[in-house]
Amino acid sequence: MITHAMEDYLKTVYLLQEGQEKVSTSAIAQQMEVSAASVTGMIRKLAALGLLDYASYQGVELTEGGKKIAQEIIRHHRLLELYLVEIMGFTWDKVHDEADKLEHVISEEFEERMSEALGHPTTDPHGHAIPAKDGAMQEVAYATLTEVDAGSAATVQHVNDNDPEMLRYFDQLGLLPGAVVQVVAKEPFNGPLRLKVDQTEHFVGREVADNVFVSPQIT
Amino acid sequence: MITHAMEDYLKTVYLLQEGQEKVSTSAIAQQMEVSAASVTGMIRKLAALGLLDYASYQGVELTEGGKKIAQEIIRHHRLLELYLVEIMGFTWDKVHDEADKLEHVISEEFEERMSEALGHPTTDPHGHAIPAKDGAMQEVAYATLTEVDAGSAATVQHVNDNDPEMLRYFDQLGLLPGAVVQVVAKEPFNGPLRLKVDQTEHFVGREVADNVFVSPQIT
DNA sequence: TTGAGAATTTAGGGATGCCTAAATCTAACT
DNA sequence: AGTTAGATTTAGGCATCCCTAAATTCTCAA
Repeated sequence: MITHAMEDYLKTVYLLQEGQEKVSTSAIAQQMEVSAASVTGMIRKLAALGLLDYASYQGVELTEGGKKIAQEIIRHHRLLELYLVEIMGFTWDKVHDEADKLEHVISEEFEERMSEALGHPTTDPHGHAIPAKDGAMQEVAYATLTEVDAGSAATVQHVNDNDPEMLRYFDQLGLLPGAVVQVVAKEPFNGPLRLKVDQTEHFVGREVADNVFVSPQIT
Repeated sequence: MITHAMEDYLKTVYLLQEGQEKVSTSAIAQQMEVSAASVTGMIRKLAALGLLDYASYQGVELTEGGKKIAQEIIRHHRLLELYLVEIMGFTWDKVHDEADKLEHVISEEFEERMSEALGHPTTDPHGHAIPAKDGAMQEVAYATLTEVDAGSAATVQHVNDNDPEMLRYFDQLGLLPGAVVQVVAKEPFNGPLRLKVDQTEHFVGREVADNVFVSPQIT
């Protein structure tokens, strides 16, 4: 029996795994805001179910079975976010928490009807790819806005959706997926970035810029 | 902290309470398909929280606080059922189970947006009253179809929604809320009822008729 | 290579929500 | 009033999922 907590762990491991192969206990603990001891306990359970491979002190890696469940949950989550925004009229800062609760509970039919109502979309409101029903998802590892050189322009691909406060701030700044940003200057000592979005200049801190993922603007 | 299980108990007690003042442990156990011992345990917890009044062996009765929570959950459930049918295109036999899971999880905003999308409805797809936001709900105790005299006509007010199979059967028969039924004859020894719905005659068993609630047809 | 510090695991415990079996209480009938 | 059947409660147990504290293992630098 797969519990909601297990689904949450699988989802977290899947998302942390992008880029690396192995994910550490502590990385999971930090991401989920749970003690490392709790993670160890759950990992052993998931390993026993064949959903991930795990060797003590070596980190974990999802099996195909574990990946499939994770993708399913992520598909639920992202479809929900988009449905809440597009069909139900939620603002994008509120949909993450709502989707976190609903993602474990909706049926396959609910998922399918959402997808249909949305025209089988491939991206959620924050710019994240929505896995297809078979799990296919090409998530590219984009650079953060912090990493862009001063003087360059970039296109926002996606933003982190965990913090509603920050999402409202992104909204104010116009830092939405698809927007073009000019990095005018970067102040030293982790100082603010001077950005130009839609002809308007803004100064934003690094913590904010770290949560904006961009691709280089083709000039 | 109110858990999902507590919400389920409060809902069940509320629905069983209609008509009577006190609800017995065993009635709750039977309705929820749980052992009576489990019910006792939960009841004591709910009583400690002031959500219901309870004296050993005497049955329970919701307090105002308990009623409020129950109404909230029932409102969620019935709005969800209607939303799933009207907006998402579910068939009415599938919405009960889906709503049972979602009702504990949706936010107040989700509830409000559903209500708005549906034009603030007062009845769900099975004919049950949807409590208003303040809890006001006038649920009338209708007679079952079994109780209608042979030769009389009646209007279907609501049907039980627990059994998807039976709902599909109601659909076939045309026994939908609002439909007019003529009870042509009632076979003795708990035999079938001979009904006329939409000019078509049907023979249905008592078990089915017990799950259809009607008001006398004004002739 | 060895020891300090970090990461991880083990051990023990708490809350929730369910179960069965045994004990107890209520109510109805003679 | 006594007996008894049925309803209810108590007691003990199990699984889940989290915690803290202590023990262990790993890694890396001196």
